[in-house]
Amino acid sequence: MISMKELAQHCGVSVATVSKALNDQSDIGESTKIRVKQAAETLGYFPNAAARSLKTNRSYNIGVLFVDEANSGLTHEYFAAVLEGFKVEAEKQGYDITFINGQIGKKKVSYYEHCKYRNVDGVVIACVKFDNPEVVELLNGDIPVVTIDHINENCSSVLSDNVKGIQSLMDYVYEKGHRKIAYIHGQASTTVTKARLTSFYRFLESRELSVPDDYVLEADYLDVSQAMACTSELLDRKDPPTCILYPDDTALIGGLNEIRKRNLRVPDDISIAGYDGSRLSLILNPRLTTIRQDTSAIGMQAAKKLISTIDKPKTTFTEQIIVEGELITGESVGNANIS
Amino acid sequence: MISMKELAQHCGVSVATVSKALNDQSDIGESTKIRVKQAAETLGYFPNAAARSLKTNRSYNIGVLFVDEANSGLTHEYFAAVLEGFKVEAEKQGYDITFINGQIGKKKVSYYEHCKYRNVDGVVIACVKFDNPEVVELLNGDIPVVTIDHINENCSSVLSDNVKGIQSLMDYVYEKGHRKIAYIHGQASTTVTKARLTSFYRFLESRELSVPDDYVLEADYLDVSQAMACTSELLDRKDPPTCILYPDDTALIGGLNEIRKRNLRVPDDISIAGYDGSRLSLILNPRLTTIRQDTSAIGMQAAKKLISTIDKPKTTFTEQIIVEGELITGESVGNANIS
DNA sequence: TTATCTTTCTTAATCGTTTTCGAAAAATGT
DNA sequence: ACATTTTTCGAAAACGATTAAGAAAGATAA
Repeated sequence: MISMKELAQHCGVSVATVSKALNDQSDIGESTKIRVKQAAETLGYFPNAAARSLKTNRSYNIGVLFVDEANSGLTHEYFAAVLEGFKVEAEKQGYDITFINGQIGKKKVSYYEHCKYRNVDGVVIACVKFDNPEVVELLNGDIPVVTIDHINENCSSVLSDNVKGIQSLMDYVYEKGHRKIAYIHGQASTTVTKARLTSFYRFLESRELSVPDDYVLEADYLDVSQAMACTSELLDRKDPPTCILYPDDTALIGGLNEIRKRNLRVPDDISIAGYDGSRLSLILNPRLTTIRQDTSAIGMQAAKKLISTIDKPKTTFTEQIIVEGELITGESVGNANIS
Repeated sequence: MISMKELAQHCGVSVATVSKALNDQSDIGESTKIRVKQAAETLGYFPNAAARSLKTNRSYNIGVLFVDEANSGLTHEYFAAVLEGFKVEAEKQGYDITFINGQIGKKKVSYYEHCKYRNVDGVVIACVKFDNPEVVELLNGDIPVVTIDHINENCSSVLSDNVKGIQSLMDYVYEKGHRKIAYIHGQASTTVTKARLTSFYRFLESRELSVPDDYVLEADYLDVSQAMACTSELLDRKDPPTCILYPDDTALIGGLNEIRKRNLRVPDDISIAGYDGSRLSLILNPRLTTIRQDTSAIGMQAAKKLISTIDKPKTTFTEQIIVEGELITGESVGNANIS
């Protein structure tokens, strides 16, 4: 509420002196420094973000962009968890977080323009359709960017280790004796799905295993009914799989429902595994076999990387940071019957 | 990127004229107005939020404060959903959203100070411990505030209709023949719990029903293991209830697990109902009986109210806006056996 | 003593807007 | 033709900070 001017008057010095004293510049005497600082403390002075941002072109504000096809926004459990991790770390380092959108007032603008308008120091982009031209504009712009779960040449990214995730899941399932493993995967266009599929096939190859082509199906992430349909399709085969992997824990529920509808038991009659390690998977009984993605670490790493490229854009190099997940063995994958 | 100055030069008018033209002030000729506006369009001009905020004390930025005891933040499904609704409406009206926290740079400040620092036009407060002195400071400050699920004298609030929610749930359960109804409720200190408990007892009274004191237990919201323990306690009674109400859908899962551990079936042997209408409740089989809280409407109403008190603080009166939920009948409540 | 260097502080410009007030030009009235 | 009103625009101050450049005072060196 009190400005530098008033603070300066109170201390009997100029505004410039106050500014420099508070910012610990070298050309201010030690005694006046503490005098000013104490006065600031007692008078409850704190700076005005707008004025500071205007003058310095630094807002200590980070933009968050999230646009998925389903427009789920913050109700997207994975994204919300990553964002929470991001938020915690960013705030610890003195940055605030603002959502980026496509408007200034009532006027439609691009994401990039919105960022410029708010003068954010950097942007974290997650889960969007990365081929969106507005997102591309932002990626190629002059604002520091970190992407999540998507690789881009011009900026750093933080990726959940989907390769290792699928691998350890397959390892586990294989160890349990399963050979007829079906994989219902999410949208093939995403970086995430590509990594998982590659890992899936690589594993099969390494064990000199092969599954019928029609064991690999596509169902949108988080879509219960599609997962249900795919499951139905798989169970109707002459030679059904003994284990089904799902795009995520939510989709798995769709499968589970279809399985129960047929009076089959999990894991006795068929084994299933999810992905994400969502809250759901942790509380349900039987515990789901899944890969817990370390969302808070992903968010934290993204914040650290973004802030370091903001702070020292020269010395910070772009890189891909891989964050490992963790196999939750659960109880939804049983021993395969030798059939 | 291009400033008003450059735009002014390009149009051959003064900066003042440009500003007034873009803001549609009355003392600018119609012809120059369109000339300026067109130039702004073609040159890709857009304003600088910091400068505008500095000059006008209006940031078109709204602060969001959320602090719960568990520090769940955005991973709190209910809050995240409400916030999403809030965000959508606020952005539609040209406002951006920034999270409020307790720091400016590396220095600890109060929430109120942080709001002043960022010059937010208003704040929405949700799910926090409202007796927190810093929250009280914010509530009593000069910044427009809307609270969610908590009544405060000085500001408007948006409340999920917990009274009607419990009532329709009880109605339904009662209709199904249940008389021995236990209620595991959340923290008794919260506005939400108080409303629900009141409604619960009022219902019993209206039907001249009474339940043993020990049918009413407390377990923290979202806490699976506490719910499990309470359920166990209830089932161990000589005269166990035929139906148990839980604080929320997640807690219900705890109960469900305990029930299944005892080889009891839902709803044949015992009926259960949750609260929230979380995603979980919608996809699980059997479908949970629950009250779906209209999170997006709650968020939307909060945004509308907050923005209208920002826009016209004089004419807008403080009020409590009640948002009704919806009974999801599901399949987890069955007909009570006449015993 | 005088010149030079340090230390410490101030003056003033600046960031990009908005807004008050005054001035010029155009329109109107007589 | 002159006075008056209306319309349209510009000059300049202001918002609250940062920072380059310069000035004053004290310290150091010759």
